[in-house]
Amino acid sequence: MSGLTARTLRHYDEIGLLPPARIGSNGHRYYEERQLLQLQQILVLRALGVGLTEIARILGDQVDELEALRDHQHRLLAERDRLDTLAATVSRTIADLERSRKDGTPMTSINRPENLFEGIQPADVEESLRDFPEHAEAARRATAAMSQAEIEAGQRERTARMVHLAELMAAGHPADAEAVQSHIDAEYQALTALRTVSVEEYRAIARSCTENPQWSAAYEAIAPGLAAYQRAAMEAYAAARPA
Amino acid sequence: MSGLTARTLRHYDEIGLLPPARIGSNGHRYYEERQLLQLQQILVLRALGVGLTEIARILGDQVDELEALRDHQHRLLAERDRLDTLAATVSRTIADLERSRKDGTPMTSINRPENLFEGIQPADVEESLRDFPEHAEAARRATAAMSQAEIEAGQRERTARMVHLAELMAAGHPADAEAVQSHIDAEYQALTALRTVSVEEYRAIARSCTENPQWSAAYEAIAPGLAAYQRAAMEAYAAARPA
DNA sequence: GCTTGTAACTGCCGCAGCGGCAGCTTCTAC
DNA sequence: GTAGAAGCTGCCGCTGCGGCAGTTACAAGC
Repeated sequence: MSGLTARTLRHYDEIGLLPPARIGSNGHRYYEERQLLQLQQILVLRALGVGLTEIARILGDQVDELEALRDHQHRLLAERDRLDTLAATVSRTIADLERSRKDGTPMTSINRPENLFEGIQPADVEESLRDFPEHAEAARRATAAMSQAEIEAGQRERTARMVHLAELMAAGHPADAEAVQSHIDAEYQALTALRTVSVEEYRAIARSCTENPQWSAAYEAIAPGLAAYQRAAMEAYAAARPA
Repeated sequence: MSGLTARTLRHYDEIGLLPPARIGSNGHRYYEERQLLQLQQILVLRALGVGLTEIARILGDQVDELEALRDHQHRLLAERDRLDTLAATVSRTIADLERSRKDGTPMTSINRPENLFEGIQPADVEESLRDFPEHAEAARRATAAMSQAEIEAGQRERTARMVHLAELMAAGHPADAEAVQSHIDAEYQALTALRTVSVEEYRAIARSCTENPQWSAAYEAIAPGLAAYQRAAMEAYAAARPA
């Protein structure tokens, strides 16, 4: 009658959502009017996308249906918004791919992850910084004082800066262009805020951009050639600043 | 480095999405730069919501990434729209519940399933019509000539008519009100189009609305009291028509 | 060389909501 | 009496891993 398969009804019995009125000595499940009515309620809630466990809560424990529905709607809207922004991101990615394909600039596409370093823990960073022990120490002390949220914010900021540099590169600016150099200067200021850096050290860091596979991979994940671009920009910066 | 757990990497190996560069004699998985780069691609696609099997197809079989992304976007938008209409439906349901709660008309809520009879096959209908053998036969012959789509359209129409009657009831019209009687008249015309019906038979059908548990359940699923309302309306119709 | 702590491994259960199958029993109809 | 339909139990499958148990391997300190 309800259009549900027997398998589904058995499932609803298994999870206790809709036990039959009685079970014959032959094991057959017999349903009566009361179950039909409850099933209709179940179907309505299910059609609204409410989960079966939630439906069981509402029908069983007499949880307030209205409140449950409002909760459910919030989840629906949140999920819809998530898909919406996701679709927008996909749309931009498609546009980027199309443009780069048409321009013949085959691979200037820029990936825009929210947080490239998501999940990379300070310990991993130290690992990557082993070529620069003093900086590793300074970085460790700095992160130790930060909350998890602050750390993540910093990671997102670094990712965003890398994306910004990729945009400058995609726009065709040479590594020693004014816009690029001011970007690098901001990075340099942030770096020296942690600890003073000699020119020699700075050049070594620049080389690491392409030579340290982990750093390089991170840059290349944003845009192909970005690691070399960052290195060139840093070297240009170092050359222009005898200090 | 990537922030993925070891468990996840093992999973990706299991499903063949990202096999390690080599597996040592000790069973350990070793990854190299190439895998890191591929992993970055995987993460980007995953962040876009592409499924793992789809990602494997794109990276493995060199399926056109652009086309795959467009497909994926269609799915995203379709899902978003589905959630959107779902949220709107939930919103209406919430409003209905709130109104009926405020008015003190405690349970005049009307369920509006798209097709209450979805999945009910003609055989089931015959079952319900066993009290009226000639009509069962007539109904069988009529449905035998119809396509599946026509049958479903008819079911949706009947559901819609029941919802309409529920609205008349909720609006407070007595069973013998003009609007209700003209609704019943339309039903009567549709019924007699199949086969002539005596007044006796018609009264018997009216009684079935509340006495046949299956019919009753269907009415009650739309709105409480609807079965009795339909019966009363039909009896009033029969009384007003001595023919 | 031995121990200890850490980390890697395999393999299984769990999640939502059933679909689908195998293999068995029961009902219904001729 | 018998055939066919329909009911039953129980297990695997899907997605994308998380979590646990039990085992082995490696790095570091004594």
